[in-house]
Formats: sequence, C-alpha cells, structure tokens
Amino acid sequence: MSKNCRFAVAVHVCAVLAMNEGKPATSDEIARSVNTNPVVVRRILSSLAKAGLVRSWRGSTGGSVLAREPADISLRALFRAVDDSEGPALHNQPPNPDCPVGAHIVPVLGSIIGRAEAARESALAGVSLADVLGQIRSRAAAAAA
Amino acid sequence: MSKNCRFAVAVHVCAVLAMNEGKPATSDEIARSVNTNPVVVRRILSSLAKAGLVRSWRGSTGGSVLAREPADISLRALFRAVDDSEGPALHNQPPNPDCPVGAHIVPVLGSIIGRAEAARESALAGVSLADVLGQIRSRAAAAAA
DNA sequence: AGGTCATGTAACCAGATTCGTTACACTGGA
DNA sequence: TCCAGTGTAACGAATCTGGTTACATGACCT
Repeated sequence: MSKNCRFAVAVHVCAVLAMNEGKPATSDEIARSVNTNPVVVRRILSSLAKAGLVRSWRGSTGGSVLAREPADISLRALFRAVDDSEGPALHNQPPNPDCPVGAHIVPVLGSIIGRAEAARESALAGVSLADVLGQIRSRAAAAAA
Repeated sequence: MSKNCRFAVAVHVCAVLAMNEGKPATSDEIARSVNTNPVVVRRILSSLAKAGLVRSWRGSTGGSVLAREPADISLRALFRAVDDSEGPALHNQPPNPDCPVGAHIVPVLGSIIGRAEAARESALAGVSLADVLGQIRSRAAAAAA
C-alpha cells in the first residue's frame, strides 16, 4: 500500500458507471470490478460527487450514475477531484534567509513546479472519459477476436 | 513532514554549489542554507553523484562541486536523480479480469499516466540550473535595491 | 605517523499518508 | 416495517518521509 492510486480508482469507477449507461451502479458492484472494498469506492464517489461529476442515491434502489456525458468528463477533472496536491513539494522548513539561495529559491521553484504540474494536467485535460472507454472497448474487441 | 521535498532540496543544493563556482562546499554549509540536517544533504548529494551531476571529496579539504556547467544541468535531470517514481499510481491490486473495464483499464491508464508524466518532465527539461540561478540573482538584486 | 575533518551509509524514530476494514446512522422503496 | 443501499467516522497496518545518532572510511596537514 505504498502510493496514491485514487486517480486510477476514480477513472475505473467512472468507466464502470459509463458502461452502465444511466443505470445506477452500487458501490458493491463497482468494488468487485476494482477489486477493493466498497467503502473505498464510496469515498471516491463522495469526492466525485462534491466535484459535480457523479450523482448518488440512497435506498434499496440506490447507486451512482455519471452527472455528465463521458465525452464531457476530462481526466483532469477526475484528477483534481481526488488528488488535491500531487507532485514534488517545496521545502517543508523555510530555508535560511541569510543565504542568497535560501532567501529567494522558494518562489522561483514554486513557479517552476507550478508550470510542470500545469503541463501534466494539460496532458490529462486532453483525454476524456469517452476516450478511455473507447480504448477499453477496442481492447476488449481485440481480445474477443 | 508530509510530502516529498527531495526535488526542492536537490535544486537548492545544486544552486548553492553553482554559487560556489568550483570551490567545494561541505554538507554542513549547504545544510545551513537549506535549513536541514547535513545527513539529509549528503543523502541527496549521494543520489546526485550516482547520476553524475556532482562530485565529492572526503577529507579536511573535502566537499562537493557540480560535475557540469549549470547550463548543462536540467531540472529534469535533478528530478530523475532524486525522485524515482512520482505521480499517481495505478491499481495496487489488479482489478477484476471478469469485468470488461477491469480487464483492460490498466494498460490504457498506464499509457495515459505515462504521457502525463512525460509532459511534466518536459516542462522541467526546459529549465536549467543556470535559469534558476539567474532568477535567484535577479530577485536578490531586486531585494537589494 | 597521528590527528582532524568531511564524506558515506546504516540504523532508528516520529509524523504523515495510504488503503482496507468495521461499525453505525441515515434514507428510500417494497 | 424491513431491507438494501449510501455516507462517514474510527481504527489499524503498511509504507514513506525527513531528522537524528553513530560510526567506518578516506584525505589532507603538521
């Protein structure tokens, strides 16, 4: 249990919801596909709901569905919904202000890291959930042949 | 002590070495600028040395210097030297192969995440240690005025 | 030769974060 | 009313983080 796999789970969850085409899926069904605990799925769903990406209902006919079309959900939106601060961090102790480097490196590095994170998110912005579904479907078709 | 700040420390360390212009700097001097323990600095220096970015000497006149010109050291090289696997991870449990999503999502997501990481590293590749030094120097000059 | 200083690394610690699990309150429908 | 499902809190084990101590190794200097 080392690294953060919430993004992977979020994409997986949404892919399952998209496959369901409007029929509510329970956290238990989704958890079986992801191979994890239903509570883990519900935690992800809760984050996704706060971001307006899914809708859930309680009760015996409850479950979750996508709140938008798969083509209108970018992986960046999923990423932001579940991973609130990825990537390399800055100093956790402020550096020595008496050294010219220590006095000025933090804002410099901050902007560089910010641009790098933006580049990563742009790459994710170019991929939609519909794209992921398409790739999954074509792989499934290839495997069936 | 939450997130990984080795990259920030690595850039800071190299900036200090570059400021020293060939004169060996001891881990103790560098640690004072970074505001951390000398052993932490030596750990970073050890990774950087394995990547061929710095050279160190023992003994009473020992210390470390850059192995290349600052303009020839990209932040991507520093990043790769100290952060061997950043970013969002895939499933840590393999998903259910009986579900069409679970059966095919891993390679699909893997290639998407790979492209996103490549985009981030490309952004870092466009910045050299010399660029960082230039920004630090101009900020220092502005602060002195 | 001996002393001193600095590197290199192992070992250990506390704090934080991860996900999995249990537990339980709440809710909606049959 | 019962039941199936969500929502969330709480806890635990595994892992990773940087800080610290300790010590062997090596290089210079007198």
